[in-house]
Amino acid sequence: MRYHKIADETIRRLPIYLRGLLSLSEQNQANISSKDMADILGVNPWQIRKDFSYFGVFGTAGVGYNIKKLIKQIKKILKLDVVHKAALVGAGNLGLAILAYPDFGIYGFDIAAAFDTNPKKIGRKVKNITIEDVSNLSTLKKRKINLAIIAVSWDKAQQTADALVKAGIKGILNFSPCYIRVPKKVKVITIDIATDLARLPYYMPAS
Amino acid sequence: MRYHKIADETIRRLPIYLRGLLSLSEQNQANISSKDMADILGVNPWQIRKDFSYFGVFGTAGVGYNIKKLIKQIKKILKLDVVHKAALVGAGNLGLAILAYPDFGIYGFDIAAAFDTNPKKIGRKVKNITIEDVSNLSTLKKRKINLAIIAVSWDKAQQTADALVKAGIKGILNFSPCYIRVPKKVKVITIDIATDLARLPYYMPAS
DNA sequence: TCTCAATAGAGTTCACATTCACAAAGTATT
DNA sequence: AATACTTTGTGAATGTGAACTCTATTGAGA
Ligand SMILES: NC(=O)c1ccc[n+]([C@@H]2O[C@H](COP(=O)([O-])OP(=O)(O)OC[C@H]3O[C@@H](n4cnc5c(N)ncnc54)[C@H](O)[C@@H]3O)[C@@H](O)[C@H]2O)c1
Ligand SMILES: NC(=O)c1ccc[n+]([C@@H]2O[C@H](COP(=O)([O-])OP(=O)(O)OC[C@H]3O[C@@H](n4cnc5c(N)ncnc54)[C@H](O)[C@@H]3O)[C@@H](O)[C@H]2O)c1
Repeated sequence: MRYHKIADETIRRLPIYLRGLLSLSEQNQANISSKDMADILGVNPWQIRKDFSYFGVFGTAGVGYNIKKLIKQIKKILKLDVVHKAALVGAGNLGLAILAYPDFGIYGFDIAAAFDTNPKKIGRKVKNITIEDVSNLSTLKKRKINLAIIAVSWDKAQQTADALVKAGIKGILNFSPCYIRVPKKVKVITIDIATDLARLPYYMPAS
Repeated sequence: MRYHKIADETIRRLPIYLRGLLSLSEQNQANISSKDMADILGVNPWQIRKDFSYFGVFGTAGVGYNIKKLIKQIKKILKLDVVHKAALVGAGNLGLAILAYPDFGIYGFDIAAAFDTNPKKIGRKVKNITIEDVSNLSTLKKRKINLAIIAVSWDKAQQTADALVKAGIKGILNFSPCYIRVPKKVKVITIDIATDLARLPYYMPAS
């Protein structure tokens, strides 16, 4: 039996739909059909309709979906209708790139703190964020930060996760190429860039 | 009907298995059981056995799998048994982080060229790679580079992909939050960091 | 040599996801 | 008002993958 009523694969697609809808909304478009949306995002129209039907969005036959209404619904389902403060751990090459990225805000994220162990990094200020020593991780709960991004060297990933869990973090985006052990109530999503790259040659025609 | 005989989900897991096996191999371990491997990588033992059975790897009952043999087989299936030269397009925050990453080599990748449009970046040297002007993309075919990483600003992603296809690129790892249109024979894998982050709150218990 | 524990590999079942087709419901046109 | 057209929403069919079971095989130790 599934705990969440909406299929995981649908949840995976919702942020993609949301991204497209936000862009259309900026262009002051009011409605869109599943077909047009499919063209823009590179998915099937019936997949879009099926996904929406799971959570009872009602479009209008002959017209399509109201973009603003749809954005609101998807944000609500994904719990993106409130701002989420996030912490970055590991201000190395990848970590600093993430810290510099301005567009997490469209989904309602605010990277509000950054941590490292390297004394050369600690105290540096990036985009109004002062990099702190990892010993400060324990202050996260007080600061109402319950989401973290791990970008430390792989051999420190597990211990970082342990510290984050202790600090009350509920969700982790992990960039290290490691399986991270956490209590069941904590959700980890891992992005392993190298393994994704490693899938590519399999699908490439022989040169 | 599927074109490739091995399931996509299996292919997705193979690089993860490979990563674990390479690490064990360095520690001079000879054999490993599906159970122990499952513990290390955080997957099910029967999933591992089923995946291996698809391509006829034969382990030894009572002993497990021979690590060196298994590495060789997985590399062959993923076509990682030869070195793949890759090009990076977009030497910004993310691009430079990728260029600096030393561990793509374990899968047999060699980032052999980098491109940008910004005159301030062009000519800069990073890890023996001199950043070139994008007009040089046309030289990729001659240089036997058939794999590229897109890390340009999102609004330039499609035109970059078009240029890459024209230059004979067969596989693209795309970091821009965009659907990229390419001919069928070209494979695109997109890593959209923000949409992955956006899935996290849905799975987090209410704080 | 026999027995037992460990473990692979194949088969089965179940759960989930995608695709398709079409009726129902709306809009636009005449 | 009637007709033609567009687009949604969903039930059914199909496809895919995960979970689990069972049996055969192997290695090691009595
Ligand atoms: N850069 C890439 O393209 C890339 C690709 C694939 C995977 N990764 C993974 O992402 C992670 C980060 O990569 P990177 O390239 O930024 O590495 P990096 O070495 O540039 O940065 C790591 C940073 O983490 C800090 N750090 C180390 N231990 C720490 C600890 N215990 N607590 C807090 N900070 C700590 C270091 O001081 C450093 O600043 C690594 O796990 C790497 O394997 C990176
Ligand atoms: N940095 C992140 O954490 C992050 C997160 C999610 C998505 N992304 C995506 O990754 C991509 C790169 O992000 P970034 O943070 O490195 O951006 P960035 O602005 O730091 O870098 C973009 C680089 O691309 C170069 N460029 C622009 N147009 C080009 C062209 N036509 N050809 C070649 N080079 C060109 C620019 O000169 C710049 O150096 C973007 O599409 C972004 O949306 C980044």
